[in-house]
Order: sequence, then C-alpha cells, then structure tokens
Amino acid sequence: MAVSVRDVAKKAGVSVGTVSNVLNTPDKVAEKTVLKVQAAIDSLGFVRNDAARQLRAGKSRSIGLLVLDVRNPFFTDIARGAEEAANDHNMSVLLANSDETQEREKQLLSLFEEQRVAGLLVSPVTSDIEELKKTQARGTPVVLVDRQSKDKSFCSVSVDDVAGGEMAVQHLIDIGRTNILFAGGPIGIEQIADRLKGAERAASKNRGVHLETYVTKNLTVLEGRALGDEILSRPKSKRPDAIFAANDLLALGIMQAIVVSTEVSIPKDIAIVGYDDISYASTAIVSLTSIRQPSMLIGAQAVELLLMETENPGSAKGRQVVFQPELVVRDTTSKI
Amino acid sequence: MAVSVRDVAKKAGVSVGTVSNVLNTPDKVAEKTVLKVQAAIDSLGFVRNDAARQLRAGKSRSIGLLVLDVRNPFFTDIARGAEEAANDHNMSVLLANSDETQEREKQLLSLFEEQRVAGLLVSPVTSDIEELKKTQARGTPVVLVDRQSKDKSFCSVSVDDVAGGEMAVQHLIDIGRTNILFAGGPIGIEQIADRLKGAERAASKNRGVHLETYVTKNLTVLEGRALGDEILSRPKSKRPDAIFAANDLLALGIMQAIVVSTEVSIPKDIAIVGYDDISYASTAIVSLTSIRQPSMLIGAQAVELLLMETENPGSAKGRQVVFQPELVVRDTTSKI
DNA sequence: CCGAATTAATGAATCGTTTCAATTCATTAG
DNA sequence: CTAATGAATTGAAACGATTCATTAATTCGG
Repeated sequence: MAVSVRDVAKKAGVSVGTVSNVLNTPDKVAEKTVLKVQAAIDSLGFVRNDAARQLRAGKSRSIGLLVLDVRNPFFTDIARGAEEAANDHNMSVLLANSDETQEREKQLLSLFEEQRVAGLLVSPVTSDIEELKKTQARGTPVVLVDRQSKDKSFCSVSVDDVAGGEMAVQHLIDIGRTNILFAGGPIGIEQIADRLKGAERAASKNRGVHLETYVTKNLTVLEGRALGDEILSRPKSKRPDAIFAANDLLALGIMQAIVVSTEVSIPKDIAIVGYDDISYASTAIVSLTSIRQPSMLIGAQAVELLLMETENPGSAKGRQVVFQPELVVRDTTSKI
Repeated sequence: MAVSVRDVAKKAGVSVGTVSNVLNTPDKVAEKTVLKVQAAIDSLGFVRNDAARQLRAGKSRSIGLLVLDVRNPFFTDIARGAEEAANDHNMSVLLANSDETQEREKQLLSLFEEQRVAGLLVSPVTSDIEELKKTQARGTPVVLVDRQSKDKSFCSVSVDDVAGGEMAVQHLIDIGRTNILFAGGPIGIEQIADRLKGAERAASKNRGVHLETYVTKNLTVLEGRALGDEILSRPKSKRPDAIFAANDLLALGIMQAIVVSTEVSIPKDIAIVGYDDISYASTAIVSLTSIRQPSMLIGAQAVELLLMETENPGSAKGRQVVFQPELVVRDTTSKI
C-alpha cells in the first residue's frame, strides 16, 4: 500500500540514495536524474515518512511549548511569537496545555520527550521543578517562560511584574487618585503576588495614598462583575477612586458592573488600570488603560535562547531574560 | 548518549523483546522480571523513542485538525470536543491553523501526511478540494468540518446555517420587529451566505417585514462599531428596529457603538441577535441573544466518523451529519 | 514418571529514511 | 596516452522499537 523510496527508486531506475539526494540535496544530482525521480514520485504519489526521517536523524525539528492555559490570550500570543521565531530557523512549535494541573504537565512532558523534541518551553504549574530538571539532565534543553529560575538551573524569559504593578499604581497616583483598590488572586500565584508587591511599593513611596487589597478567587470577567457590584453597594465614602486589576478580564468585569450604574462614572469617579493589554482592552466601552507585556517577544526570545542552547550547549547556561512591561494609557484613566 | 531498549536489556540481563513486553504488555512477563526491567529503566533514565515506534507501527495515534482560525472561539471549542473524543480512544489531536490561506493549508496538509496521521479533520479554505481528494486517495481518511461535501466524496459534520438564520430573524419578528437589518460578510463565505438566505426566508414568510442587508468586510468588533456609528448617524426614521449580526463579535461591536448614545436603547429601540454564542455573549453589557452551534459536539462527532472510517474502511462512506442550531434568548431581545 | 500443555523469554527480521565510503565514468592536465 | 581530478551514483549499514516464530522451562493430569 504505502509507497517508499525503494519503490520510487525502482520506478525511476536509480538507487535509493539518489532518491534521497533528490529530496534533500537536489543540487548534488544531475538535472535529468532529478526530473526522472520527480516524475516517479508524482506518478506513485510518494509521501515521505517523517517517523523514519526522525529515527535516522535522531532529533526532531519541533519545539514543545507547554502553557498553563491556551485560552488566555497572553499565552496564545507567546505561542505566536515562538512560532514565528521557530519558523525563521525552520522549526515548528507543538502547543500543549497543562490546564494548571501537575499531572497533565507531567504527562505532556514525557510525551514531548518521547517525541525527542529539540527543546522545551515551559510555563510550569508550581515551583516544584524536579521533574523538569530530570528532563533537562536527560538531554532535552528547557527554557522557563513567564517564570524565573531562582537557582539558575534553567534559562528563563519573564516580565518584571513588580515593576508593572508599581507602574500601574504610580500612574493612578499621578492623575491624583489616593484611594486605590488592588484586585486579584489567588495570591499564591507568583505573578499576582509580584504585581501586588509593586502596587504596595508605589503606594508607600507617596504620602497620603491608601491601598486596599481585594483578593479574588480567579481572574475572570464574572469575578470582576461581582467585585464591581460589591463596590456599588458600598456607601459613597467607602468607595475607592481608583482600581488596579491584576488582569484585563477582571478589569472588564468590574467596568461592566459599574457602567450600568448612573451613579458612578468611569474615569471621573473611579479610574481603572488593567494588566496584559489583551485586544479587548482597547475595544471596551470605555477603552481600558493597561500594562502591556511583550508577549510575542517573550515567545520569540525563549525560542532564541533554546536554539542557542541546542546549537551550542552551555552557551546560554542559566541566562535569565527579564523584560520590562509598559504602561498604555487609555480612557479609563484620562484626566477628565 | 541516548539510552535504547538494548541498553536497558543489557543492564537488566534480559533480551530486548522482554523489555518491549514490559513496556507494552507487562501481563505477559513474570513479575520479578518486570521489576528488574523497571529498575534498569529508572536507573538509566530510558525514554521511549516515539519515532521508532511509529515507524514500526506504520501509523500514528494522532489526528490532524486543520482549522481556518485558531483565535475564533468557535474553532477552539471544536478542537476541545475533538480532543475529548480522541482521548476516549486514547488518541491525540494535533491542531493547526491555515489562517484562511490556501498555501498554508496545502503546506500543513502535507506535513500531516508525512507524519502519517491516522486521519484528518479539515475546515477547508475554499471549495477547491482537489488536493484533499488526492490525500484521501493515498490512504488518509478525511472528514470535513463546518462544511458539507456536496458530491459526498467526504464525510462531513456541519451545522444548518440556513435554519440558524431563519431562527434568528423569526425570533425578531416574534417580538414584534419589522424593520430588520442583516449585517455580515464577505458574502462569498458559504456559512454567511447561508445565514443570509435563512434570514430572507423568514422575512418573506411574514408580511410587512422589511429586511435590509449590510455587507461588512469581515466579522470583527471594529467592523461592528463602524456599523453601529453608521446607524446612529441615520435619521430616526431610517434606523432598523432590529439587527441580526452574522456573528457575535460583530454584534458586540454594534452594541458598543450604540450603548454610548443616550438616544437609542437596547433592546427597546433596537433589538440584536448574534451568532455563535461565544462566552462573551452572556457577559456583555446587555447580555446578547445568540444562535448557538454545538461546537464541541461537532468536533466530537467528526472524530467519531473518522474513527469509524479508519477502523472499518467504507463504513462511514460519505456520511453527512448536519446539526441544528439553537436560539438562546437574552436581554438584547427581551420584550421590554 | 512421561508426555502434553502452559508460561516465559529469546533474538533476528522489519519498518523507511539518510549517510557515507566506495565505485564508475568522463574530463583535463601533463 | 596516462594519470589525476571531480562529478554522479550506488547500496549497505545504521537509527530504535516491535513482532513473532522458536526455544526453554515449568506445571499438571493420568
């Protein structure tokens, strides 16, 4: 049934080596031979068997990317960045979703290892990275994404979330707000804890600023609406005059709840800053000020580090790349 | 460097065949032998080479899923449905994105074929499916997704978009609207043309109903806002009292533009129906009435058809599954 | 205690591609 | 005209897991 190089070789009247050369290095084959072989390939409908290629090559041209949540635009943007960078080195990216469970992570890790991926980009579920260390020790290079490796056992590409949090709150202070609410959770997640830390730093650097912390169960639109309703239910004097939400979905939810009320207006009564700058931020009813993370760049950079490591082992040893986030000012914090 | 079954066999003092049996059919191996081999595997850090397995097996346990746009929640939901169904047969799904370009589609198609996927689920870019027919002829079963195969050369799973369109407009008529605007485009896309056809059918079935068609360049939030602004700029008498948008993103955009005006209220002055019932529909400022497609079911069903065909070639020959969409009523069409 | 039946373990052959040392053939320099 | 050079082509030997016909060892009924 299946057509192999051997069949092609027989049909074209050449050896299998020549067929292989036509496929991989046609310059080394006489032109008329190339044509003969092409003809045979077309007439037989030959399709290369990738498994055999890889077996022979010993390594694949794929990079495994393991993220916490494929539905989060932040991660799909990272994936897109990684894909583009990988394409430039003509490699491809296999995207997998750990769904924030350690078990699934472990499963997918070994799946990738069995496929002998050229390397792994991982956004790990917890800080327990023993399994990852073993994988790396067995010869598959690993780059951490959106998370630093404190002991430098891995390369990593991340964003300075403390700086992002500080930036957001400082901006709110700059436009004259003093009663600021931080919303986000769970606090156990490193990124969120860092954003809060940055927020606190900005608050403590300025006199007369009060920072309230509201811990949410997660970072979804629904959770945001609940918080928005809670704020509306407060007496006027207890309401914040600004909110820093730990991500955009949360911020959008808060806005949805507040915007229906005629009592509170955005940004006059309450200013809002989100985080991530997802594409919905700019198209919201009142366009949302947000902290932008260079997500595509993160993916691209991670691939570069990985390839540096594969092409020249040891060359990127423990390199920690940390990007700075960026404030994008829109209507939810405009001065009037 | 790499550890193979041979190394494991030597270390454990058994033959390679036994190691293979431990990995695949441990019941056929004496318990103490299993333990010896496991120990050798652990101490050497052996990881199975998937390429070699596949080469020997001749087929993979993966199904290729090729969609028009990975960022469209409709398709990611299909993917999720397909994944779950595939898992039940312990197979996995490889997701790829043609980005609506024929070239990329062709590229990915041959990539999948080289990987000897067990089968392909494809949402084809155009109706030119010659390439797909060749692929199928070479032995890779193909199931069309979200598109019918008129000549029955493929199995397919799709949704009745004509019925969906009719349902949407009939609902608007039922709540007393007579001046209805259909928004969507490009009309060349089969699904959109079908929704329009359904809308026209509903309009013509009822007397005194006027249906206006507004063709958009695409189905995005921005395009919707432009249309919303255009409607606001019209004199009151020229405005529709209901809008049927060909997808939810478009509908949300229209709403965003209209909601800021104090002149027109939703649903009192203008009722809106969207299409797809994406998760944003229910959390929009005014929750959006929409036509729901059973997207996860589509993915699952497509996998079932595919497996039917692989396990028993010819058994699903040209089967066309067509699902009916469902109206989900929310606030944008509430009676007051 | 023998032969039959059952259970374990073996290892060579196989999958389809690529690689590379060896071969052939034609061309050119001396 | 010979020897040396170079270009094309060849085909056997890998890559690593699985399979399956054999062999070996054990158990059991009569």
